Amino acid sequence: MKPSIPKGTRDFSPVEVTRRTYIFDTIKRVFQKFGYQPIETPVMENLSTLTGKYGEEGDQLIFKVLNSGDFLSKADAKKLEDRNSKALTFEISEKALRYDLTVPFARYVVMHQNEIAMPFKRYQVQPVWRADRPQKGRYREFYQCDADVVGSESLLNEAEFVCIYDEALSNLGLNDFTIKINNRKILSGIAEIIGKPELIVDMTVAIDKLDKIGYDGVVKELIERGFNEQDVEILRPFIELSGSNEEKLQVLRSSLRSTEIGKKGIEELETIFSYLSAFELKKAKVELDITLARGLNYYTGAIFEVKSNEVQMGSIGGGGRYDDLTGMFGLKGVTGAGISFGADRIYDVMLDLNLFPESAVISTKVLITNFDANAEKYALPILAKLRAEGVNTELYPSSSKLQKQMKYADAKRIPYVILIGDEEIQSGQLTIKNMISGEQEKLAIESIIAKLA
RNA sequence: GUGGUUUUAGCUCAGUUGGUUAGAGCGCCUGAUUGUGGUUCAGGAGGUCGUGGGUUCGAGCCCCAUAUUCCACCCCA
Repeated sequence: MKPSIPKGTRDFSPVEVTRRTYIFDTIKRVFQKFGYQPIETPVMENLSTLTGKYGEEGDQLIFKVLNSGDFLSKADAKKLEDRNSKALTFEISEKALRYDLTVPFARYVVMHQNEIAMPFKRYQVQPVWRADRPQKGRYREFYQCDADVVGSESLLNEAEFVCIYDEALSNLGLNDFTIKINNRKILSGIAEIIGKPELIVDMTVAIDKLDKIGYDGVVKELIERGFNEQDVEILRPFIELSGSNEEKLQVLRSSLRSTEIGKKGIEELETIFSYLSAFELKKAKVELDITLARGLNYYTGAIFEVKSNEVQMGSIGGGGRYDDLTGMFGLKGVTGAGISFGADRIYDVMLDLNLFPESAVISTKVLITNFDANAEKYALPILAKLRAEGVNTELYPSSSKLQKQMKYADAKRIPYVILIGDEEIQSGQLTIKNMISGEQEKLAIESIIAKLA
């Protein structure tokens, strides 16, 4: 049979794993610097834990795991007879692959509430799965790098998220990216002013597309979603909001002064910006964007999204505050806020921009050639010595033709080759070749160690 | 889930209105060079043309189904 892998999944070869590890490590280091601690959760959750958390569309994108054993005989005969897949799902599947890291984290917090100290700051870097149709930058298996804090209302957390994005992405070499920030309460305030608070989701979905379909497109969609011409006129200044963050806030302050929730949202944003003024950002641009509405419906306060300005790509990160995430698991009144990095998309962006350091792909530093059984025996203690000094070293495992061994070193981009033949064994002076310059010299093992370690 | 697109050697791709034995570049292997890779030269191997059906005297090319790639929606990292 011809081997293949499921749609939307990928193999990662050594170079890619090295690069991905570099991304993960860079992000993790920043999380740790801000006081976040790692946890891990199972790849599978109970299906009931996940359903209903991501909306109806989200539920469809959850990969369900078939029950073990003779699951069909235990299933409801009527539902089976009706061939009703939706109704049958819960009869034959009680586990599912995790869809994101936030809901499993909420579950974790509730289950471990007695062991964790609030505020609890955790980070988590693990794969998630979505039964989506793959495209560029969209996979069915991909990694999320999440940092969330629960049990702290302080907007300092939000400000620090901006710093985390800035530091991590700057460290990865991105030069031009924008952290967009908005507040769900402002969107609620706008919906309130229009007098259609129940249509807030339709409103946000429509204005979120401003970038893509333009103002006229947004208006068309708003009308389709139940707004009239008057509503659109009220909305217009919000959608066309421009200028600096301070200028935008000023406009919002006056137009939202009649709504309590809107005012609260502005206040929160002001606090975040005020915190941010105490920090110096490296490369990030921070932009108040009223059209930013993406993300899950459970956001209640700040909303974040990060986009690269150098490469055409979907968002490379997102997050926000959710006031009652653990409520659905029975723990009320615990507020949370978090952000996520899309490592796979960051990888694609960095590849496009050629940002991976060359050193990230070197694995072996020196190869010892294998002339014959005698030379191999002579090389073993040298091999051990180099490794003891922390030098990544390998001995070619068989006495193949030297040409083959050199080719191997070249293909693996090993920068040094040590040649040991009868001559070297007699003199104790080993030949070391620099594969980049092509130069070679004879050195005692101590000098070689000094050179490589 | 809707609409379109891609698939030919290990990789990137040619392949004419359906017509003899399906090609190129790169890579790989062997030798020139039994102690030297990356350069050069000579030679060589490698293909059920994504898969399964169908039309035809004849299919890489036409038709149907299916998988896969990428793209636009929907939604999202």
